[in-house]
Amino acid sequence: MSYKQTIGMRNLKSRKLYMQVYDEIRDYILQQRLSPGDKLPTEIEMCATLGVSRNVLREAIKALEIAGIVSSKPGVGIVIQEFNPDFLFQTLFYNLTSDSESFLEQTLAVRRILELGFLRESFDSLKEANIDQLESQVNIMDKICREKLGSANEFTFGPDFYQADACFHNILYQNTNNTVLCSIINAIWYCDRSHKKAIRSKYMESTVNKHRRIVSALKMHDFDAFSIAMHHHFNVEYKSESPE
Amino acid sequence: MSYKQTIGMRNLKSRKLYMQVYDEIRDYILQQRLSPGDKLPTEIEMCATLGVSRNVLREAIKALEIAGIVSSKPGVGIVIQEFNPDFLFQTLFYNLTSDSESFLEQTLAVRRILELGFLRESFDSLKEANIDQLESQVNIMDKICREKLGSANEFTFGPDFYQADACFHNILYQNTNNTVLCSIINAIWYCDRSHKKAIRSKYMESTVNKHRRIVSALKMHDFDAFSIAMHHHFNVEYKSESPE
DNA sequence: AAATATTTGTCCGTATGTATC
DNA sequence: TGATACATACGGACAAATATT
Repeated sequence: MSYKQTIGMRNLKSRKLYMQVYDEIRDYILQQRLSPGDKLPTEIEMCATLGVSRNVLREAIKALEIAGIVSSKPGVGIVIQEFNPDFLFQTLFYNLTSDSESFLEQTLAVRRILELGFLRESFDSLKEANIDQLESQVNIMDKICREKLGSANEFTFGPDFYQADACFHNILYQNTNNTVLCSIINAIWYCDRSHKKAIRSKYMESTVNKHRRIVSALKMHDFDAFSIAMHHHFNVEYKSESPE
Repeated sequence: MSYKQTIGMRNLKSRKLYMQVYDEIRDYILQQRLSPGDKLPTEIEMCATLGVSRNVLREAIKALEIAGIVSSKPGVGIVIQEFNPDFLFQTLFYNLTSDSESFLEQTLAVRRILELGFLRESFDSLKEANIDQLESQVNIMDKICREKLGSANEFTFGPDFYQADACFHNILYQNTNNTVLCSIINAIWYCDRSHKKAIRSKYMESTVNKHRRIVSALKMHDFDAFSIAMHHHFNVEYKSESPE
């Protein structure tokens, strides 16, 4: 059968080829009852069985990979992944994102309730190694802060600073074994990132102090101090002009 | 610069090229404030600006397309789509078919913290009309419950019942003007619903009572009673065997 | 420890279907 | 009708990462 003819046949079906392939592979995973860790056939094999080119197959595979359903590595193959709600919430929030001020307030309010609501779970799950990781993130923030203060600009851009901040809160909750919670918190960080590109350096300094206080409380294994430090962190961030 | 060198440079970043492109295009849509109907540059143009091959770009575009963010047509171009959560829930269901109880527990824990955390905002934002709507949802639940009790089966299927339940909680928070909160709660409801297809009728009865108690508190404009009723709602739901 | 095989990652080129003017 | 612009699909080649012997 010639190239032209096969093209013609496929066009009878309205759904595009790579989408059909996407569906077929997903159904294949269900039918074969593949579990996380199991492998798909190689790209070449699937091309042969499905009768499509490698490019089309890869478009489908990459969509599956970005959706978090599979993961592909050179020399290994394509491996089924454990369910991870990251993609779900990231895409959900992506569609909610607006540039209004209120959106930032909304996300912050949700973050505040979630993080404060899971304080106990966080506290109980943290290990010494995690507390050290938290401290090193604070040190990173501190270093950036000092450098920027030296340059003496009122406004300063801090993607690195925010990354450390995000990492800090990520560590706080990663051991709670609630992937839904972690995904939501991460997704919020992700969509805030595009907005908060510039902050005043004086807020940076106060932010560092707030996080250092959290670490101190954790080092003492004092839940009440931890709770107070976390509330302080969020409440002051709320009313951004209130004095120390 | 040779092919080999560029490859080498790119490998310094761990994230794969097509994923970077996926991220960049998504960020581009946000940054340019593109709305549904607007068009992306052509594939060729984007390849040039991003400095990647057509295959890599297409893998990213196809992932965006399957995710429902864009739609591409020959002779036209790549068009931004209105948000349609179908794909998200489809992948969600796909994952839940095989997944365990733990995910359900996680979602419930998050819902509990969020709803209880925004109690005050809910209470303050509710109007008389909303309270009437809440009551009518409870009446729907009640009616379904009575019908099922008459048929005297221990197990009964209740998609309608759950829809009323979801609607109830939706109404509670819709006036808080926090779309992020509402979206999360709705998304989580979808997760729950796919699992809990069958419930025992005695739980249905107790669920109706819990919701009626919430409405009663709201009718009296008594925040403390509302708070107690809501806590009761979630706590009993937690330990599903505890007596009334 | 080193060579080899396997598999994915990336690039290029070409032909075809489709919508618009 | 024809021309143009665009996405769709195919094939081949080599690089890079991993596993295996």
